[in-house]
Amino acid sequence: MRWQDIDQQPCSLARSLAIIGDNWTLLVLRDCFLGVRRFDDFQQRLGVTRHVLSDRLRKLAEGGVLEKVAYQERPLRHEYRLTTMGRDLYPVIAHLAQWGDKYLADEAGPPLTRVHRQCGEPLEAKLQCGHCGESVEPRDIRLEENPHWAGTLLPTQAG
Amino acid sequence: MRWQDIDQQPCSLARSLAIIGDNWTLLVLRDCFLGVRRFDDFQQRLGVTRHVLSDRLRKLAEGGVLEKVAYQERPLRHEYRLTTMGRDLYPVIAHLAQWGDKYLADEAGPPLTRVHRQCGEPLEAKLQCGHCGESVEPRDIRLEENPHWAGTLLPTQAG
DNA sequence: AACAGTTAGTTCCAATTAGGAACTGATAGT
DNA sequence: ACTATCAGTTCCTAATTGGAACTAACTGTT
Repeated sequence: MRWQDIDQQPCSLARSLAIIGDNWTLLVLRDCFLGVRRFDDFQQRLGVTRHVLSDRLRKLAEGGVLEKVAYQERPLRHEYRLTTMGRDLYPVIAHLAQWGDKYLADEAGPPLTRVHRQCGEPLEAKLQCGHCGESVEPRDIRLEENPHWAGTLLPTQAG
Repeated sequence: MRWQDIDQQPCSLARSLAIIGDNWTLLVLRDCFLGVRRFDDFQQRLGVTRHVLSDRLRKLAEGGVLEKVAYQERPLRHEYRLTTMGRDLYPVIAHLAQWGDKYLADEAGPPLTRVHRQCGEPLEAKLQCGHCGESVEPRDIRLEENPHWAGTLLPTQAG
């Protein structure tokens, strides 16, 4: 199976990764959340080559994560803005950044701290169940298979 | 800049992605959370080529996300198990899967539902501040720069 | 003893993708 | 006329991927 066909899988994670799972793409989104919107700004901040950046921005726009908005005519130029769909990826980025803070920082400590405005403390990101409001660990989750794919998704002999 | 040098950046997200940001790696971890541990099981479930799988498992083990544990001698064979560091990635996977459920499912609906055992309802994953317990949106976060990299990380003219 | 089966890889080659640098096109400012 | 801005595109080489076959170290079966 080719990576570019991964969106054919009946798996929400695989389909998500078909849009945002390529190299560089999550770093593009990081910069989007920092307010970066223009091609050259992404390129200079990331150091990614221009045609890879061009490809990633196109995929993100086609996938609905970013929208291409004209910010001037003559010459026509566009910038890239997060859509609601894109902003919904914030928890993914926050948890990944926190995971790096925890396990991969050097002596000088994490480069950025995310402060929760409402409580004034550094964010300790947790996974919360929106229904009951409690924090959730992996063991707290039970998987239910959609009957349509019954028996094809979960491993048979493991748990 | 080459993608393989991305772990040199003073950015926790970039360093996280250096370990888990390659194509296929998050799908390997998805299967780890489903209880898959052996090379051939990963290979058959994912459809990834064997040498790419070999490379990804090696990087995950070197990065501390998985540990290679012998499950038999003669011939010596190993399986791959999530470490605590690896289990800490669960929120990332849960949010990515939920994002796919929300935006990328087809007519038959999401293939799997994650049920929160404690409350019995399908998980509505949210980003929670562990300090105050409230749900967090992107706008609730203020970034503070580590003085050690002052002025080099955040964009100058955006927000 | 010979043979197939299991399992975690490695090796080989063609095809795709990435990295680096230069180039294009439309326009504004000097 | 010349330089600068800015979002790309084009070109070439180098690295990575996809696919298939192969290896090594056994176990179990005829």
